[in-house]
Amino acid sequence: MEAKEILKQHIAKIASLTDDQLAYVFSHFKPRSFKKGQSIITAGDAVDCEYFVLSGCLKSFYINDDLKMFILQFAMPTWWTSDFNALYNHTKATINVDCITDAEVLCITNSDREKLCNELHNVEHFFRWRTNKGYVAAQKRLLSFMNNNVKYRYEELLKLYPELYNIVPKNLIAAYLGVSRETLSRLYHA
Amino acid sequence: MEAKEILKQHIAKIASLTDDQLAYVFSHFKPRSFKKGQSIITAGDAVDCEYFVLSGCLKSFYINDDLKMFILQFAMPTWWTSDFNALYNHTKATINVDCITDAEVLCITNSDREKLCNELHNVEHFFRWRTNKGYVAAQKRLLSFMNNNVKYRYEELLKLYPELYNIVPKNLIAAYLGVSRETLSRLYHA
DNA sequence: TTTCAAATGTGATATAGGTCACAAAGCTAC
DNA sequence: GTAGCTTTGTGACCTATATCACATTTGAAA
Repeated sequence: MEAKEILKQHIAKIASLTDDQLAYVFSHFKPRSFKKGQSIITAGDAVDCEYFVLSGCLKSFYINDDLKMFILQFAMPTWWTSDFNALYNHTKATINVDCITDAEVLCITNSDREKLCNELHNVEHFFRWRTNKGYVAAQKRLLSFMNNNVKYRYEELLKLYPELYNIVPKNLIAAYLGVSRETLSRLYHA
Repeated sequence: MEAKEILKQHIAKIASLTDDQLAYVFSHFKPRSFKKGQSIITAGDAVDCEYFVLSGCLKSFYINDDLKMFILQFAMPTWWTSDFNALYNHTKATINVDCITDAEVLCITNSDREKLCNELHNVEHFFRWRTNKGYVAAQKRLLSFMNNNVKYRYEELLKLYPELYNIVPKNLIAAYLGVSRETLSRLYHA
């Protein structure tokens, strides 16, 4: 499917835009392709875009002082990702985003998003909905973190996103669950 | 300060409303007073409102099968709280909200919020901003959970919200940090 | 002022998960 | 096909935190 069509169907679930409006909105997005392993956002850099995934799989992650990686989010097709904190607050990135597989995305700058939200009430409605969904998901994950053990969280993740099992290596799954790869491996093997 | 004035100043930071618009928006909120210990939302009930805190301190929390409590959020003046998952998705509450101190709040129903967002672009802008802030905060907390030990998280919490130290008992702080009250106590004592 | 419940401190013990070290598979690129 | 990464498995040991039990302190209500 074409990029414009994917974005259209994604937005149409929430906000109804005319074809003209959609064309206008779409004109603010810039398509980009990345290879597996390529970096999209690097901690320390300025962040001016967010990314809508058309194909492939990205990860957003934090690297701590001991160089340990924590994965905030896997981004599959029709998901949005960025360092939202840096993007909204105009600070340097503390989060990295890179490609687990080859990927195609649509980028939109923070200021273009704000412009569109301001010009088109519908678009603001869409973005409010999108962030709501993210907020509720983040709260759920936080609760699961406090309440459930690793095995439960692993199975919960795979039930929710079975496609990750084939695409994402286990060390990255472990970094998402917040445990060592050894512990994850031992859940089913040792 | 008067309820209307508190809400006005809170919204005005983000979206400019005329006095007429503000009066209209305010007319959809219903003031309520609660006593310390009173329950506002109980797991299992239907949820139709969200709450803007005028005074006092609330907590939103989850109780698991072993009756262990996990606190999602403390809500201080000018904070918003509810079971947002249940509210947006029209499902029964899984989260409880109750009063740590006597409290005054403004309630707005989900449908009135959606109506106002639809009628006034500005109001939709405000609520998008609010949820953005919550989303970014939730992601930060998640990261801190994965990356930092209890002591660090405790000090981070008190640095961010020093007023909690005097208002909120340590067993509730522990339930927010996701550790046992004994562990929290031992951080500085045993 | 007394009384009772809530909040806090602390010892002993158990356990989930971390860390380090090394080995074995699996992929990828030439 | 083979050299060299990346990913995965696993043993041995360590540590943070949980859990249970009980004592002490604090604070609010009568």
